[in-house]
Amino acid sequence: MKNTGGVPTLEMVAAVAGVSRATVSRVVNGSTSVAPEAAAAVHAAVAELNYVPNRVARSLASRRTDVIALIVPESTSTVFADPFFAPVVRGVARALSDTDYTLNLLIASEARPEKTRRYLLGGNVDGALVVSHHAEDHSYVGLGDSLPIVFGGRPVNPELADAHYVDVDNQASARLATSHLVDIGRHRIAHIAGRQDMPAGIDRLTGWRSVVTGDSAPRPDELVEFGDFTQESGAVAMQRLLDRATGGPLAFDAVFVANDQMAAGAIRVLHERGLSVPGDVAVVGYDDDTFASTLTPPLTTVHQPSADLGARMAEVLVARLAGRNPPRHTLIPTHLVVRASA
Amino acid sequence: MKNTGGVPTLEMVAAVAGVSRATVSRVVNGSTSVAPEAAAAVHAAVAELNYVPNRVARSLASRRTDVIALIVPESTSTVFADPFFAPVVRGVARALSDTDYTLNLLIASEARPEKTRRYLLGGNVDGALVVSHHAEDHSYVGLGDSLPIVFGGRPVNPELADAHYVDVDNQASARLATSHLVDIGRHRIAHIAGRQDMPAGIDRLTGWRSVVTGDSAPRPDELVEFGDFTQESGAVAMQRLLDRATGGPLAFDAVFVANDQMAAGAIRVLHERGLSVPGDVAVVGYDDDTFASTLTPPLTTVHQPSADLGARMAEVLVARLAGRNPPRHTLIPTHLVVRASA
DNA sequence: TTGAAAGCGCTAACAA
DNA sequence: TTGTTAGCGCTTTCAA
Repeated sequence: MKNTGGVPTLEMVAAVAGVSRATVSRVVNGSTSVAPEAAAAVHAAVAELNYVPNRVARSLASRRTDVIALIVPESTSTVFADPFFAPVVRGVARALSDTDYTLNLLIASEARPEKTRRYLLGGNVDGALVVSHHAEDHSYVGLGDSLPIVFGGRPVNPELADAHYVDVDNQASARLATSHLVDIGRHRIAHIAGRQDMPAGIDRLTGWRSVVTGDSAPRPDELVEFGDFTQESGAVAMQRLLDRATGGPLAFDAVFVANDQMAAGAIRVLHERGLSVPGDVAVVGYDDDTFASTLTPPLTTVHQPSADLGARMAEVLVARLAGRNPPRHTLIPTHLVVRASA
Repeated sequence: MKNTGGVPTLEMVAAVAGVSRATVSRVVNGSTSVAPEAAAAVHAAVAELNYVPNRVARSLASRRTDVIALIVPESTSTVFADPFFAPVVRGVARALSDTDYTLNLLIASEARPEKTRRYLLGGNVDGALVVSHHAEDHSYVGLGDSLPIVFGGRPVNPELADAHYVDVDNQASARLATSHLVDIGRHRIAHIAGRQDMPAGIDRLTGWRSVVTGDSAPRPDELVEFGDFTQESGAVAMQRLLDRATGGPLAFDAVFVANDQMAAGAIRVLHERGLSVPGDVAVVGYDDDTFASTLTPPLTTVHQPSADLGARMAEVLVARLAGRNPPRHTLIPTHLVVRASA
């Protein structure tokens, strides 16, 4: 069953160019050791036939796939309609569009992690990008030995301690936000912290603390309440913060909130209690979500460079696949978007 | 260079099971014409060796790839940080996770459309999903003859008239929104329309008009202003709408805005002019963006079932690939989310 | 129902 | 620098 007509093959190119298939292969793959005239003949034949190499055949022979998987935990994609996710994908896709790699988006079913594992180990991809949000997820432990993996966000799992990852510098960002509040003259700066089982929650708390107290040790009376990154939890946290000062004067004149969702909830409660923003309480959020500018007042917040994160993840993985040795940890800087809330 | 050790191959399974490679292949692919005992032996061998078929080899031999491409125009992924996009991808990925297909995310460079074209025609994918936003884009004309394609959103290009597409029923949705305004007792209902080079903009205008005027013919004095789906354009449109009644009483008591971004801008202007929402003007948006509930007042809006759209696109394409004959056009219903703005 | 054998289109020693 | 020649791991006639 020979290929006749239809899609041109390397063999047909060889015939037209009057050289062997091996030579065509060399030319197509940019090998140097080919006579100029032979190369020219091949190029002409390629153009004439409109030849496009078949990636599948190439993969089978070369044992490379030119495919990179981007793995997203199912919970991120369903329960959390996480606004962080889309820009990451875009960043990855954009970075990859300059290369020969193709992006495979994989929703990892947490119900049966072996499916993902087997897929990754089944020779379908050259490497993987994991957007990890969950501390508890152990699915990828050990996988890194067989397949190059780059994590988005520092994995908290200690067994993954030496993994490659790209992360936003959450601590520095939190310091940036808190310092801004100091700069505009606020003296009692509270914090609404996020989940403490994720680096984002932990590091932002630490960053805030280092500016407020000068060191990183927690104090029993510090102005912190904890939420879980949802808007409702931000509202509840603000209520608790306000309730600390029942009767007396307000204990704080500013608050750094670990994400914009919670900040939205906090501002709502502030308004309900008749307090003005930023008059009574200045508010700085984190993420620069799309809705941040539509809040009343527009929210001052730390811009989350999600697309950059995705792009850097891709670059690091590509570098590893190319045999280069990129740094294990890449931290991406952020900047503050100053609007009206602080 | 024979494969020794490492990943188990079909040949190794055949050896262990004591049958030929062809029989193993039949069992693995669920062929019926295999003796029960032979099948059992194969299954045992598969389990023992922890065999996973190599998709690349399978593709080469079968000329199928089990890959579906999701193509996103570059402009969507960069300029517009389109919140519509992420749920679509999620919907597609989720629908595909129940199948053997794998998702290939492709950013289509608009600068050189041949790259995408060649990729699609290069035997890399079995079919493609195109999230099309742009009327001007002719890249995919003719492609549908060589490769099954399903569009997300009705292509406005007339040459694509007989293409398969899945779309939200924009007209019905606009009628839903406008009728709601009628139901709450509003009589003069204005419209801030979106870009008229996209079906979403056109159809929402038509839907509004059919409720307001009873037919679909535009009238010279109708209460419409046009925006381009950005927040700023919504603000400008509202200003123009308000300026129509300089001196006199307000010409309208409600407005249906073609998307939430523009609605946010419109509400801002309303507030700036000292008008209350919904007291003076009731507002209904479209999309149910994440920020819709954080606006002041929380926005009543048409929920855009983007994830469903993605899922249905995938289902239709899979159906086509399976040789079934799904309807060319699929319209997805929407529902209204009633909050405080109307 | 089964196995033998010929590919699928390409890469990669190896020898020339 | 070039061509020859084995494969890569699987599917799929074809004949038995």
